[in-house]
Amino acid sequence: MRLGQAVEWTLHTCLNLAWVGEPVSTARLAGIYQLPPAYLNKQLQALAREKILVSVPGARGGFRLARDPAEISLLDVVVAVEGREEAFRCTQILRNGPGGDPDIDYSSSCVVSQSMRRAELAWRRELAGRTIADVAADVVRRDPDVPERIRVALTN
Amino acid sequence: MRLGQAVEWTLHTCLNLAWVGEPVSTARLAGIYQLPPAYLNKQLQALAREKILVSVPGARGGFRLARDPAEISLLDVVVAVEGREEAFRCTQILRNGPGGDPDIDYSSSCVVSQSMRRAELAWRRELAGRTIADVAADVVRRDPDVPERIRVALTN
DNA sequence: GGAGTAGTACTCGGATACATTGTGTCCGAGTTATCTAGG
DNA sequence: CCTAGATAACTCGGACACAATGTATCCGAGTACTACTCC
Repeated sequence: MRLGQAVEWTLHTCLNLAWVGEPVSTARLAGIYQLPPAYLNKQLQALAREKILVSVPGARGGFRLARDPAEISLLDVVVAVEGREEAFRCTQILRNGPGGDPDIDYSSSCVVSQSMRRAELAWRRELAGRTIADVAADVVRRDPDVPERIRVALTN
Repeated sequence: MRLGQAVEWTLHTCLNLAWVGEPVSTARLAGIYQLPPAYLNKQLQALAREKILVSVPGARGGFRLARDPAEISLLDVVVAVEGREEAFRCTQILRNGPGGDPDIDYSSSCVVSQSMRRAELAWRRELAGRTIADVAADVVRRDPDVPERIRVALTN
């Protein structure tokens, strides 16, 4: 099981955007960590489609958070980047097995599927229970100077 | 985030092997659900490497469980097939950011990384807390005839 | 009839191709700011 | 000096390549069983 690099990039980017009110261009956002700008842009587009970011075209445009950081969970970001489908894909192989019934929906009744689903739910719950604002608060608690540093780097 | 098909296949296969004591060939195991035998074999090799299955070469050989089903967690199987590394890969991009310190291990101190790790831990804990024996018990509870059906299909 | 032996069928195991997804880049459409010219 | 218009610079957005991983297959090495031959 693997998550794309984009998850790390977009999470940090959202965190950075939480310190700034105005739109910030992809070039600046990528410049902070020296990431490939075009590729980061591609991922931010996904966040914009999911209404997590707002994209502002034209000069002095860029991206800004679409809503309060407290209303953006880590799960929202992960789902926007990685897609909505579950990690474990039940193909209902039980249908082909002995005693398999083509009319039964094994993706809900199969015990294996249920167990995997439950685990994934625990993962989702953990991510859903933590917001960008929560993470931001932890960052400030550890180093109160971060917001100002980021603000300068993004708006100099 | 995606898990390979092999996870579903190997879990069901382990479950089936729980009803049988003697080694069963890949061909029979694959035949139950009409899976590609050679590919299933490849995955079962991975389980054998992790000491979850024992492979018996030669005629009348095959695979059997290496230990009691109660001692095989779902996590064991998933890890054997998908690998041991975590889904979220922290590349420590904070090192490149403003105020980044090359001497700090951000994979442990970065708040984003911590949050993702915690979620993954919840997922792992859920899988580790459920064994093949647990699942098998649920199956029998739902349909007591399954063990016999599988046994016949695998040893006819 | 029994034992030894050669042969055969069956098994895993790894090396080898193909398909799908993740990663990275480029150029065009659209918008805003700026500069210029006219009133 | 103020206003309107044209120009130019900057931004997102999607279409386009490349790399890595997942998926699938094939054939060889080794083992157990079987049948045959010889004593």
